[in-house]
Amino acid sequence: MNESECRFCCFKSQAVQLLSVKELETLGQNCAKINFQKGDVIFREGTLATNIVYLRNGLVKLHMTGPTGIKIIRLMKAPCFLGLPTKFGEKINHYSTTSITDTEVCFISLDIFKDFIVSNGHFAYEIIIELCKNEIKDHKRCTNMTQKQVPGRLAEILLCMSEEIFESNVFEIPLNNTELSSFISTSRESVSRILNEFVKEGIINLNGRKITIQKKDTLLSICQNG
DNA sequence: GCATTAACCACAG
DNA sequence: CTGTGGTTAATGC
Repeated sequence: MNESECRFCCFKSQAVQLLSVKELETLGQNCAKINFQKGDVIFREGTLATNIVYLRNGLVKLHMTGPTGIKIIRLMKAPCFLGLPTKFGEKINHYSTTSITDTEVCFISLDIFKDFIVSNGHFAYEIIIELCKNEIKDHKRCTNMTQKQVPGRLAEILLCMSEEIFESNVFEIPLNNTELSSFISTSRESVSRILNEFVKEGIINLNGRKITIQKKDTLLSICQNG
């Protein structure tokens, strides 16, 4: 890959913007841009963690296999790094990432990335901030999912998609009911029933997978009151 | 007891 | 894949 590409890339992360011109050249020489289609696995649980992944474009789901099946951990929207915890801490990936839209990612050599962290404090600091934010979010969601009943859990992820991912009250739910159920740790039937209840109560409108949040206040209160 | 919540199963479209 | 009905188990008045 041409080394000028990283330097002039307009999808640069906060951290990568802090790299020097020389470091960006190195990055460009050690990074490859790959396109994935919806449904493609970007990296898989149980395989060797060889590259840091930077999601330039698109939406992905993180998921891992548990004792009874697959658990969706979270959705990630570009731009962001994928798999920092599983690439640094472990030799083997502890979770998978799958594209849920077409995506564009850069695979970055793990060694080069480590060099940047060691030699560029500002860069490392930005990476730490991203890790911290994600950890807090995960802890919060874990707490909420443990303590809320199913309608509250469903309301929470619908609001999360609306506010954080799509930034709109109208969007296509990027997961089917089985995936939603694995996300909020319930059964597919419960997801189906509760979505329908939300529709009956006029809280949302569903047209296929296209959802319109009509009564955000009500959804918020269901989310808060569990 | 009775009601609520939600999982599991089976079946249909 | 999605929706529904029946059944069952746990929990809380």
